[in-house]
Amino acid sequence: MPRPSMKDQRSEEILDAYLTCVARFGLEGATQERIAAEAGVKRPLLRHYLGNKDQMIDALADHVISSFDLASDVIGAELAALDTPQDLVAMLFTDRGAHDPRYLLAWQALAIAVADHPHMREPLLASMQRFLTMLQNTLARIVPSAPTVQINAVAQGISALFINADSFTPLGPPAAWRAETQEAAMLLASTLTSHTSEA
Amino acid sequence: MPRPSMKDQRSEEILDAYLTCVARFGLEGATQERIAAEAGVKRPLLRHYLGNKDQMIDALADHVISSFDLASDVIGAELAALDTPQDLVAMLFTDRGAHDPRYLLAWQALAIAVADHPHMREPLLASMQRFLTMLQNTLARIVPSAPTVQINAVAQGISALFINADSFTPLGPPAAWRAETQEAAMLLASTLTSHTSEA
DNA sequence: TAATTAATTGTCACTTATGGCAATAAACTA
DNA sequence: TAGTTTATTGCCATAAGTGACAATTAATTA
Repeated sequence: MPRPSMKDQRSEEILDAYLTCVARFGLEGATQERIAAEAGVKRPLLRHYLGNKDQMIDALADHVISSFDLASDVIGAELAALDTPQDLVAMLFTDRGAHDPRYLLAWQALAIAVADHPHMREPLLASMQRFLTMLQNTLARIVPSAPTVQINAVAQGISALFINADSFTPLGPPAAWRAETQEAAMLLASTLTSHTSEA
Repeated sequence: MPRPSMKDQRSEEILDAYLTCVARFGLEGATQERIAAEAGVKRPLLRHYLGNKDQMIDALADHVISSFDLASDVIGAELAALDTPQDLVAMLFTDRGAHDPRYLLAWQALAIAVADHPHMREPLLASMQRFLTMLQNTLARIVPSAPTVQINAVAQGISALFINADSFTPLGPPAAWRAETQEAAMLLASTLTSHTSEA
């Protein structure tokens, strides 16, 4: 008997607009006016669907973190078919059709805001750790003979390079930077195959 | 005959407080109230010394960029005495007494704001390129036999890892991450000494 | 001591951002 | 068609942020 609920759909749309604004203006720069304009709705609708400002931040954090976790799982599944660390890097850096830099930019914006929202610290750390663990497990499977410390270092390094590439996107970086970043990830991966285990 | 000018000193103090706030709250979260409180002065003094909001942003950008450039030069000079890429990494990641993560956090905050302040794009890119070039030149001097593409990749990688370490500081990251990041930089450096020039 | 210049503060107007709620419109069902 | 629930909008109160300027205080020198 009630009017059909748009809650799921509208919430998604508004969260996506919120994500866009946070990636572009930072967390405190993502005002309700901007979000509403980006989503193409009136401002009171934000409150109707996502609640007040703090609730909106929590909703965004949940969205970003769960999307990040999902991406980790999806990437992990894709990497299950690969045989060399270099293939892993190639997959991460070239198969970017599905990859959206807004998520990592928003992740960083939320990380900065942890000082004011301490409860977000653990989930944010956990989501990054999940990504790292996925890389570690994949590398450990591909190169079982490699020492754990090296596996972890390579995983951390590839992750950092992956994140760094997204961080630069608002600047419109020179194409060479991206190529060099990918090549750096390749070099890191190659240290696992050419067994040079001298610290 | 006039009262002595505090302009240089006060401007420095206020810019430092501004830097602190931008690193902590992002560019749009660094309100004049917070900056004034951080600097321990009344709000109108910000305007007196640094001008209006846009002028303050420009002043901060100049400050961050010139500090970054200076750091590049200083680090470049320190690296002039080293003989191996591993020493370079050790110097960058352990000799951090003088290194202040606020600068790179503010640099990233300014980079995000380039969408609204397009004139900052080139100076920001140039300052990062200066850092990269310094690393490239140092590596090229230490390992002259290495191919340019590999030099550039290692420089880009070490730079990304260096930046990444600072990006995580607001989160209070686990100590292992920092160690792994440094180890990843070490692995990258080591690819220049063990000559494995297979892509 | 008087003059000069800058530092510092108080205060106002204007804009932007947020919270909240009442009222209306729309879709569905009994 | 009437009733019910939700979507959607308009509106207002309050707070926060910024710009601007007048007034006051302080330090220096002639």
